[in-house]
Amino acid sequence: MSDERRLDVLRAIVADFVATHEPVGSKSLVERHELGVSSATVRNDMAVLEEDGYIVQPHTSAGRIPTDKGYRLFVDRLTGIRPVSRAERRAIRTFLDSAVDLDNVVDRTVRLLSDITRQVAMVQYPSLSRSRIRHVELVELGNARLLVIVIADTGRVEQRVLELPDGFASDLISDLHARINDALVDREFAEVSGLTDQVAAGFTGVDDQVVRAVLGSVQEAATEEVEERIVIGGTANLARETADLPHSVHPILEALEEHVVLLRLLGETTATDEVSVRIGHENDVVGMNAASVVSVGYGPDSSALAHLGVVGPTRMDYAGNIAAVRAVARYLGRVLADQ
Amino acid sequence: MSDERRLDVLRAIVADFVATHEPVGSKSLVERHELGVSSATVRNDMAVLEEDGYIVQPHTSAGRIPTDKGYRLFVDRLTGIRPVSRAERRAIRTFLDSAVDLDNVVDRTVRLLSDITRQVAMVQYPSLSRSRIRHVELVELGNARLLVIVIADTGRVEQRVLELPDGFASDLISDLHARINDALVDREFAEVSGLTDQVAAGFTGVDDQVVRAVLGSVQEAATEEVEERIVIGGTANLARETADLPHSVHPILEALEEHVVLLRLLGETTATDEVSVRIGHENDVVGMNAASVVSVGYGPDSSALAHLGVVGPTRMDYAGNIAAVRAVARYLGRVLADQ
DNA sequence: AGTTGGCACTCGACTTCCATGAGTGCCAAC
DNA sequence: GTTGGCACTCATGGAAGTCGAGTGCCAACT
Repeated sequence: MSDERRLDVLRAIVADFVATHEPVGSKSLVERHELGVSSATVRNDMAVLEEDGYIVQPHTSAGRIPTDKGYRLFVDRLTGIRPVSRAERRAIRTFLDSAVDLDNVVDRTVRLLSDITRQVAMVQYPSLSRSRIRHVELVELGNARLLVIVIADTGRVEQRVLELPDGFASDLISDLHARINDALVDREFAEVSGLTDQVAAGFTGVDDQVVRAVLGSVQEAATEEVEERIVIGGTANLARETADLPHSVHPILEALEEHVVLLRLLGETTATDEVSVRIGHENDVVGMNAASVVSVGYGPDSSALAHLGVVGPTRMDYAGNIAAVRAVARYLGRVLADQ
Repeated sequence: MSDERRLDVLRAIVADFVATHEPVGSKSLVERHELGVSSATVRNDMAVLEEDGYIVQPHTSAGRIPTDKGYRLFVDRLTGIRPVSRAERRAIRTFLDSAVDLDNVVDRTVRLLSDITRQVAMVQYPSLSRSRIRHVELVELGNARLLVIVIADTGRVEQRVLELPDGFASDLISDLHARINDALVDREFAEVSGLTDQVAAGFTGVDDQVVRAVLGSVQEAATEEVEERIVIGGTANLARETADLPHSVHPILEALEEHVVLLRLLGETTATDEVSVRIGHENDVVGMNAASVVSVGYGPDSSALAHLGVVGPTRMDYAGNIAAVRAVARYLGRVLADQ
């Protein structure tokens, strides 16, 4: 009894189940695949696979379906990720290249990824903490209010409106503006806190209140607690895919609304730039136990600025989704490098 | 046979059906409501209501359910919108007041509206074309690239990156910057096109190429074709509400993904600042024929900057949703005025 | 040892049949 | 215009039965 053939049987079961959404029996398996053995032999293999926990029968006298563990083995032993097609590659390119700004890039990426994979897509905005500051702008609005704008090298923009004490000097603001940019431009967001302190130290004697208020605002915008933003799309795919088990769509949608949870999920992507796959119960998020997540980091020059991925039923096309996620992430990284 | 009582019967049918999701019969109606007449009388009224197209029976020997026309009459004759509760009012206030910027305000509004109504919520970003320009910023990025930022008085920010011909003069840029702001600040976005032409006319003889490129970019950012943005949330509510008719959730989700379609839907809100209700087939959008939309314009000082609303099954709590949508829109308008 | 054909067995899916009862329309009486 | 009465309809749900895909096991074969 060869281990390799048992793996082939598992592969065939996964393939059929993903295609038909129905438990697959030994007979139909040998009919649909060139396994070169009889159904009785396949049955023996199935018995072993079941004993080892890779497949189960929903009920006696039914075919087998893969368990999470079965999908896990299937994914770990994937042979040859099908590269995305030429047409898809071109679609990715033309779709992303015509984006006008970061919001637009992210929106388009989500749309693209969900269209290609026909799953729910998630794209995290480039993380501030791993970006550099491109520019800080201070705009006086009148009514003693000041608009603070912080722009990251990824094109991300954060802004705050600030109430100033009456009678502050415009000169002071423009001085502050110059010094802030001198100190902060091209530095990492993570350094902002220390750098603003240095800038503050340079202002001795002058209107301390204004200086501190402005610098505090810059710091707040740059280290915003809600800094991690995520966009999802393609939820209609979820309803389509799970039309036969309507009960499972609600908890997943609910989990998708909790962006904090999603970010944690995406963040669990391994540090390397390899695609990460989490299957069923491997997601310890409530409501996502029947779902799988395929995700990967993206960024210019292969440093992971943030993550993106897809969510779908465990019975998804892992090979296709892995390929699509990887391709979109690569191209997105390139687009961001160009900005 | 009084018309008024027939309306009462319709009201009772709508109330019961919304509560139970089951066809309602004459007997249970008189049991649950103080109609003061017998079930036979109610049956007579029902026969008339059915003849007039306000209610139907899903099958013979079943109770009645309201038709779109029935809901329409119900809504048109709504007596006394229940004001939102004190607690809800406070929730709205605390939730929106702690928002830090426009994105945050919109996100929170969607979350809030979907939580209160337990429906899918949609919020359109303040429309550029109805806003005024607060400030235009030009930032030299190095590599002969220029970042153009246009800020609206609603806090909305649009940006473009622009490639400049080599060897442009920094002086020119700052001159341009000053003149653009002089010309554009506090003007409406709709006027931008004409105003940039005027600015361009002021630069005779100097590097025309740069001037035209920058002004073109400003104009593009200010009249962006994708200017209308919309955010939706609470889709999990849709799955919960329609758990008994899983077939209907997919087309609605699909329609919700088409933001262009949603914008058209929201845009159909009547010009007045009254809440608009569109029921079932009144939405001529594919897939939304089983859904109702409750929407209203919002903005500071009761001018409609944009729209927001909720989407749900036709069997929704119209009175409650109308009240919630109105309350959220009013408060959102106030928040934007404060910015 | 591994593979195969044969065979009895299981049990969900599907059909049929029937009883139940909520709900209706109609009518005569009030 | 309202009401009680009554025959009728038909969806719902349970019981019983058939069907068949799929299984496990075993003896025989290579």
